[in-house]
Amino acid sequence: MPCLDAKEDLTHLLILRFQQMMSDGVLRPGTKLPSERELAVHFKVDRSTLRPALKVLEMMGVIQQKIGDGSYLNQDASSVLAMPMEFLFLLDGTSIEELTELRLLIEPALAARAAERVTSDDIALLRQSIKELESSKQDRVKLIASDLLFHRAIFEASGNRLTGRLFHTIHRAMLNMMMTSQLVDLEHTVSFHKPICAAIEQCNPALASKLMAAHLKDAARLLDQIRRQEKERDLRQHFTTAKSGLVKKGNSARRLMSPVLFAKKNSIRL
Amino acid sequence: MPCLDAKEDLTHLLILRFQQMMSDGVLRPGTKLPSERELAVHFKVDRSTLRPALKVLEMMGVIQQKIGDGSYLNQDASSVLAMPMEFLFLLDGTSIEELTELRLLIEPALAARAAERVTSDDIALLRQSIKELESSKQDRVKLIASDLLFHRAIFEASGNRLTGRLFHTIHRAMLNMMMTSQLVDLEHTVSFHKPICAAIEQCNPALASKLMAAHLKDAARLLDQIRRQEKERDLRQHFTTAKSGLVKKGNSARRLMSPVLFAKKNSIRL
DNA sequence: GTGCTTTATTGGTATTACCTAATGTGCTGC
DNA sequence: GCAGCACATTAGGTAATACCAATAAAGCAC
Repeated sequence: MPCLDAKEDLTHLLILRFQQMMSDGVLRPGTKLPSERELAVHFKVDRSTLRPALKVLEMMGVIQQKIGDGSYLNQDASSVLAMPMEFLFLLDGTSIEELTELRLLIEPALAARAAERVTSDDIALLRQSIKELESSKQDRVKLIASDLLFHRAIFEASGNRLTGRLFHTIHRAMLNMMMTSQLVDLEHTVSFHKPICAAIEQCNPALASKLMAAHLKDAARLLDQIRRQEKERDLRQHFTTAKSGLVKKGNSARRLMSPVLFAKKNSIRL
Repeated sequence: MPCLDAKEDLTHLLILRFQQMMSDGVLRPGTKLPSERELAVHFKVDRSTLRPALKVLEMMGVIQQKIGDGSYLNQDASSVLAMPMEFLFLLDGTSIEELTELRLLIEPALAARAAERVTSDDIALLRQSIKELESSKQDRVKLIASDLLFHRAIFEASGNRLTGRLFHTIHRAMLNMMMTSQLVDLEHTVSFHKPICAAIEQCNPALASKLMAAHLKDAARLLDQIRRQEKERDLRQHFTTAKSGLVKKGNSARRLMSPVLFAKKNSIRL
């Protein structure tokens, strides 16, 4: 059985068996899984060995575990890429430039497609997202959610689920990253979304594409601007507080971490 | 601390703390983590609680665990999306059409960029991939690896790591899916790769883009053809073997699964 | 100094026990 | 007969412990 991967710890094997069962149609979206205790017996492993495998599936958004109830295979893959994408950004140190470049490469094209295939349902969703955006004064969380909704509506209108998943995830991770910035400006965002929506409603692909490109470029410009300001502020702080030159992020996203943990020979140190 | 997600089981919290540590620069790519026993003490949880969290990170390609040695934070995110993407395909039932559509939307553009930015290193990689492709007679695994190498070379030449990661993963998952088909034809693949490589070397973006699009369309056509054949064959088998109408995949990818497991009231049944 | 052996360390697995939350059942009271 | 509450069952979540297997580092012999 040739395969590109090859590990051998039980966790991985169990996950492979799960995958196999899914592709064989034994497990279908929405089905309730047997209890951990039963599964452990079936797979001939201890429950404490099975649990990590199930936890991996849950954290990747493949299943959902409910205490006192059981585990269910998710209906769709809407959240499968969320966490991995965040780690991708962290590990690769993905820059806003890269993100923007990718989005510019594809979202205008998607907007154009949306303008070609759009249905009345899609239009309703688009309008709703704009309405929500307008009504979410100062509420950053709601504002960002509305922004996401707008772009997701376009993805759906474009008619390719896979592409939608991908870019929804990217968009979301991006917004999560800049959650702490003051960036997202209500009027500003609306002023871009409205014409795009209109172009799609009028089934004008060329215009939709062009406007979307402008929107993304503008967002990138704003992001870059904010970043410069933060950098500057950090620099000032660096000199005023006279602290040692420990690397610091611009915003106060630090939490949950007690500062001086870990002090070992060749392991991590701070 | 506003955040789009919100769970509260320890596993998730631990992963969040890990993420935080990474974004704070406490954990940097390549560092060796403290042992599970130490980490468990630091996080004030039992080792058996910490393990699933670490396992999630390993399965997502964030860390690498070595028995008798320790855990290391990976250098890059090259494998972070691999497993999630496979589950995405499984859960969403992603079709070859969707995949092809997405690739057609972006890979020609990437080939064009590659033609603009290509360096001598990139060209060397491209040529090597073609050489490997030619030398991998009948060895399907090597053949597929060469194919992957070719496209990855283009991604790298295009200069956007994020895009490269994304499409490498998609490409890989796609190949993994069709691993069992006889599809991949040596001469055929080479006949497409060579001119694309040439166009990139000559710094001809328009040509590179056009050829890449042709390559993808051709691959999609072949895939579709194969699929029809398999469907037909399955249909024949269905009638000759007189078995009950259990869902079956065309190829013999089934393994690891004993057929009649699980028979419970409202849980999965087969 | 080189090469082997030993040993401490690390992740992997199994066993057990107990907690909390959800479900379902049956009893009670109206 | 039906509504509503109490309880027992069952699910996943966590902890504690013991032991296995693989690795790497330390020590020893040559």
